[in-house]
Amino acid sequence: MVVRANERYDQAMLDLQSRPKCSECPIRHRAVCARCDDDELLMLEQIKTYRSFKAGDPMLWRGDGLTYVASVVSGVASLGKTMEDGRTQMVGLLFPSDFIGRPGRAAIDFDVVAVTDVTLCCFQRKPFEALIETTPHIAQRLMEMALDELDAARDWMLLLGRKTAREKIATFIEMLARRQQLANADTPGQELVLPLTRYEIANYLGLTLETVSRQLGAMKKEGILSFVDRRRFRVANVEALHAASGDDSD
Amino acid sequence: MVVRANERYDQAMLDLQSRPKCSECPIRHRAVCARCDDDELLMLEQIKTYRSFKAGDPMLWRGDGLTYVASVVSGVASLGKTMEDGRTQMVGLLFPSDFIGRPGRAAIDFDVVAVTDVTLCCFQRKPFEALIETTPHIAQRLMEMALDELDAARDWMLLLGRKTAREKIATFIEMLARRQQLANADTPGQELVLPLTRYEIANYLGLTLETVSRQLGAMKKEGILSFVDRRRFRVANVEALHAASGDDSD
DNA sequence: CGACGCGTTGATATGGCTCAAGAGTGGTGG
DNA sequence: CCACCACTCTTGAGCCATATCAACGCGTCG
Repeated sequence: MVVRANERYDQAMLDLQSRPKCSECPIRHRAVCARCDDDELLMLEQIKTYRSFKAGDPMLWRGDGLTYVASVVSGVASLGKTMEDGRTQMVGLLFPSDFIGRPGRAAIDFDVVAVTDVTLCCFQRKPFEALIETTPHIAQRLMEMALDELDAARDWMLLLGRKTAREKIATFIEMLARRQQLANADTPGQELVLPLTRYEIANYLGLTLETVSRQLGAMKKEGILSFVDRRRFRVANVEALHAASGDDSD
Repeated sequence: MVVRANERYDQAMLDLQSRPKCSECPIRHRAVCARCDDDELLMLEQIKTYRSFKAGDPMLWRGDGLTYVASVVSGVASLGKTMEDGRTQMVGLLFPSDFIGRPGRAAIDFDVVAVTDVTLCCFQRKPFEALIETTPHIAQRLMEMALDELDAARDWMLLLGRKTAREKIATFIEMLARRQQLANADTPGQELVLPLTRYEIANYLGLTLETVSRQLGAMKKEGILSFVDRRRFRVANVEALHAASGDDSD
């Protein structure tokens, strides 16, 4: 059952490694490089390589040595923890511009899996860490991103510990809408996509897939969400969705 | 019901602000200053002030301006989130050496409350941030501590989302034992203290106080824990406790 | 066409919550 | 020193939201 990450990893290594210009990168102003000036960007450009993964591919396995750190350029990846008896909990979702890997840490304590097809902008860890030393813009941005993740993790703790199934779903949809509208910064009220299966959503929310299915069904029936197909939908009633999330009204 | 933090804050301001030597500080080698050399320590010593809070005192309120950042010198503090209808979830526990406040962030998104009597080593935020710029040892340590917190938050997400009441309690006791033995680094198998009430434990674990009480009672009956009084206890069977935690055996 | 992955829906079980009563414990004031 | 009160904790009984178990539908792909 346990497929070692390395098989896929090696395969990915063989991909043609094109190297687009950083200045034209879609995540240029949100990723770890956000604050870099042109000179610094050039330094990064020299040590970066692109790498892609198919939906479902394991990207990094718990305890694996981290030879690379990376930014998600496109696609969605999950951070997941598994217990001995097979219970699993997703502890993070990575969208474009999010960062994988930790300076000064050789390993991670969870699995990283490609949820959709994913493209990464990878930096070899050693040169990247060296670059941090001399580039405060990157160190600052890394710190900021770590703190953002910490805030997000704590919001999720509230969700996991205290919210009802319905509130969890509503909060999840709102989060999703926020992240997807960030990517294509215009057109509000647009069509959204669930990048995760019912099982994965359940996994993220501390529920079962049946409960997720029922709650989504209920919100559809109530006219809060309208589904185009199983994955694509629109938020038909933004206020009702927010009211159902249990979050502050402000 | 909502007591503004500032009342207590002002009161604390009036406390005599003794300023012990950093070199003799009990958290010298674990706190944000862990990597500082003697010169750097001296810099910190000049901008630090001590401040104490009584058990139950609010220390910082969600959204409050952060004029100070601080290390916990003694005592235990909690980070808590509250929903509109009053449901609450603790999202972190601060033990001696833990850090409060974020460089580059003017506010926090949760409440900080003294669980026991607490002494803080406070640094005014502006001078502290200036010091970070010139002192990589502090910046590095801050990053490391933020990443440790992130790891802890993710472990807690697994606990909140997937563990049973019994596993939650067992995991909590193990965490507590680890942190308390760190503080007095010798004598294993010693007497431990629950710094939190049943209600607060429940709050941390995403349970109700009744469930906490029942589970602790069960573990007592099974001979895993032996209680001296309601707060003080000993782990009578370390293996059984760990087996009950649901964590990996390694 | 069959099989498989994914999702829906229904029936039933159950862990932990809710509500309620009462027992320790510690502090306070007469 | 005792009586009383407030607070914390324990214990019991019943209930409910969500899990679990099970059957089936619908697309897609070989």
